[in-house]
Order: sequence, then C-alpha cells, then structure tokens
Amino acid sequence: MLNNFKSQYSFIFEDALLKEINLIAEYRKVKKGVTLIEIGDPLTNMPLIMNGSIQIKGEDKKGNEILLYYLEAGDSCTMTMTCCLGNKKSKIRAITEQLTELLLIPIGKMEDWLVKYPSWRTFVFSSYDARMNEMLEAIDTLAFLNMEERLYKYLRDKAMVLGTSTLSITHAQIAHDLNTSRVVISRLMKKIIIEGKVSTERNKVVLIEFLPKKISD
DNA sequence: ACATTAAGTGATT
DNA sequence: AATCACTTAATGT
Repeated sequence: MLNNFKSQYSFIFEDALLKEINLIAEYRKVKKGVTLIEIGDPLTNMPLIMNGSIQIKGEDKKGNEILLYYLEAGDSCTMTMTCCLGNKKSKIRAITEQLTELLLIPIGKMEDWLVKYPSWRTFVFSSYDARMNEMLEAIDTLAFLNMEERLYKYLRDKAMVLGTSTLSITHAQIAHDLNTSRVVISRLMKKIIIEGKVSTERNKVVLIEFLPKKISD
C-alpha cells in the first residue's frame, strides 16, 4: 500500500515527509457512493487520495446539491486545510465516486509540516490554486452555459475522472446532479445523440470519440 | 404473468 | 426549461 502511495506522491514530497506520512497516516479503502464528509461535520483528518475519485458538493439554502469539483489521485481537500486555520465545520459534502483509496492525516500535523517541509507548503498552495480554478470554472458553467452544454460537460468530466467513456447512469440521476428534471435530460440527450456526441442504452451513456486520458504507471 | 423502473412524447405554462 | 400526464420498453420476481 505504501508503494501505491509512493508512485503518486514521491515526486512531490521529500523523503523525510514521506517517512512521516508512512508513520502516522491511516490507510482507508472506501467503496463507491460513501459519504466521507457531511456538511457541518467537524474535520479532524486530511485526506490524501491515492487512487479513485471523490465528488465535492455544496448545498444552497433550499437544499439543492451542487457539484463543485472532483478530487482525484494526487489531490487533497482544500476545505480541510481551510478548516484547520479557523472555523472547524465543513461547508461541503464529500462522496466517493468509485472505489477509492486514501490516507488520512490528523490535522494537527498539517501546521507542523507547513513550517517543517517546503514540499508540503508547495503542495498546500498549489492545491489551493487548483481548487480555486476549478471553483471558478464551476461558477462559469452555471452562469453562462445552457443546459445542453452543461449536460455534455457533466458527461465529459465524469468520463474523465472515471477513466472510461461508458457511464452507468440513468437520466434521472443526471437530472438530480444538474438540478433539473428527468424529462429535460431525456430531451437534451436525444439532441446530442442526433449530433453524434453520445449513444445511450438503458442505464448507460456512451461518449463517442472521447478518449479518456490513460493513467500512467 | 405481473410489478417496477427507465425512458420517450405531446401539451401546457 | 419545467411540469403534467401518459405511453412504451426493459428488467426483476
């Protein structure tokens, strides 16, 4: 399991830090669809994702969920970092998108490492940068893209993080994720089928001419 | 064979 | 783009 971790992080962290992580981190393997963090939860650990992916969602006052971004291998949770430096409650919900392996670091260590390890500082700051950009993109998508574009982007993003062009999902589930109705999805789906972008079967959407990025080993 | 769930469609707002 | 009401098709028991 350490080997797994090393392949993903050894080029980012210095040896001393890798050793310390190996010493204190708790390893967890989480199956698909598990809520790791709920809104309002106190955050006590910081995750480092080894493989798999996690959906990070926010919620508006009406209780509508909104997908903010994905965490993938090599990512960590910026929310947790923020929480350590002030307020202690999570504003987001984290749900595993597939079988995911991760390491949990007690948040107490975070601050220690900030002063101790330059590579950790770099990692934290670049995480912030990456997440900030993804959030801006999410806002952009909501504000300026019509439903058809949102749908296609949603499908592409999902295919990307799962590493496959075949998605096992229903129109109703997609509708829920995009905060719209099933009927609308079905109709837009028909449109993009005609455009030749996807094909569908029951419980399935296949992206055409979409090559998910190969995971390098 | 029957019930349940997913998806397609027309009409209306 | 949302909702309703209804149909058709696929799947489970």
